[in-house]
Amino acid sequence: MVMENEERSELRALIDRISRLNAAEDWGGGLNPTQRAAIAYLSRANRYSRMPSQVADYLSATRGTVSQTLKALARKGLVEERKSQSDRRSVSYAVTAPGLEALQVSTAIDAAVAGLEEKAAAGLAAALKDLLKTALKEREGRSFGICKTCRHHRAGVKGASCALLQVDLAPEETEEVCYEHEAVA
Amino acid sequence: MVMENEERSELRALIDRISRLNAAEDWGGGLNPTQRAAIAYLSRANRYSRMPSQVADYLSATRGTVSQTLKALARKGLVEERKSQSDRRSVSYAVTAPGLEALQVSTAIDAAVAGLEEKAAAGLAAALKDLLKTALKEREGRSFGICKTCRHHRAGVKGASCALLQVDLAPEETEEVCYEHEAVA
DNA sequence: TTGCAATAGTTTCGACTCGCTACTACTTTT
DNA sequence: AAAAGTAGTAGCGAGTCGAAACTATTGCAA
Repeated sequence: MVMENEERSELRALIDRISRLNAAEDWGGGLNPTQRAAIAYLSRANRYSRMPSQVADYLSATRGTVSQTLKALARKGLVEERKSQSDRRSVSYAVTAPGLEALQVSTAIDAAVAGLEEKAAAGLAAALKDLLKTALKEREGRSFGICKTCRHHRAGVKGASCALLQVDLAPEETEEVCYEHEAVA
Repeated sequence: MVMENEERSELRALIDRISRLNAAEDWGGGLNPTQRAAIAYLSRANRYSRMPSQVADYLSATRGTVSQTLKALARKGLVEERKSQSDRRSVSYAVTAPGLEALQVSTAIDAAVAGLEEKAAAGLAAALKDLLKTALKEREGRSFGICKTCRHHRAGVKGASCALLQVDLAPEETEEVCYEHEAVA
């Protein structure tokens, strides 16, 4: 264990406070932070990554909790339930048009992010990504990266494909977030 | 409004996810994230900054919510209520020994922070501080800085004092967080 | 092929957060 | 001394949260 110092304890407090601020934002339309985070994830995830247990992994919550959250969102018409053909236990959720609409609300943090210098934003993103990666490793959580940056991604002349799921991918799909994502070795 | 780009939307997602992760940590002792954040704040705040409404400001929550949270913590014996002499409406909360104990629990994010390079930690802290400042300005929130970095702080031969509250300060008090903090012009 | 373990999702429970509104008890202003 | 402002609290309804129990389905192995 590395020695605690002033810099680090302040960093810890900053993370806490930004988390609080983020959670306290007014997301509009009666949405709460969890619901907003769930919709945001679904809107970025590819079609293999929109099941309740995957949302649960992403949000670091239990399946039970996420089940309720998604049902609440479905009641409000912001997401839509889709039963799987191949596995009859399995369900997927897709964001509806009103759901995407709700995602457009801009908060104080959005404004602050938008106000950053290009370079500062990139640096901060890199640092946070690194921090998140380490923390997730600690918890044995998944990284949920972008498809085309994954070690299972294959780019060919006839289009891209995934070597793990053994499926072809549309160009736009390679930009989406995937549950199975693994960084290149 | 600055044009949305890939870098920024990813940064936004990272902030969301780290917030989620932070909120999902196991804080031990039946503590939840809000309760832990409240104790953490109280343990860092000076004696003029431990009233419910100030905690509410810091946590970006309403007085009602914080009132309940502090009462829940008092029931568990982690904080202690102290009525003010001068203003009989006013109450302050102090962290107890068991409360400080509960603060020692280390989470995955703590571990990740501890694992950062000295320089990376400092850089990240600076970037987050800047982001937080901008976001708070947007919300008209307070910055809650360290006493001795405040424009009302006065250092003299007979010890430090606060020009705003018109009180003398013990050396250790100048290291604490203050509600009235304002950055030097 | 049956037989059971693993998996996907849901339900219920109790404790709690959260904003809101209404309220009490003080203090300050006029 | 009345009115306006401030500090804190109670109660409400919706929702989160983890834990545990439960259903339905799938997959594997004897």
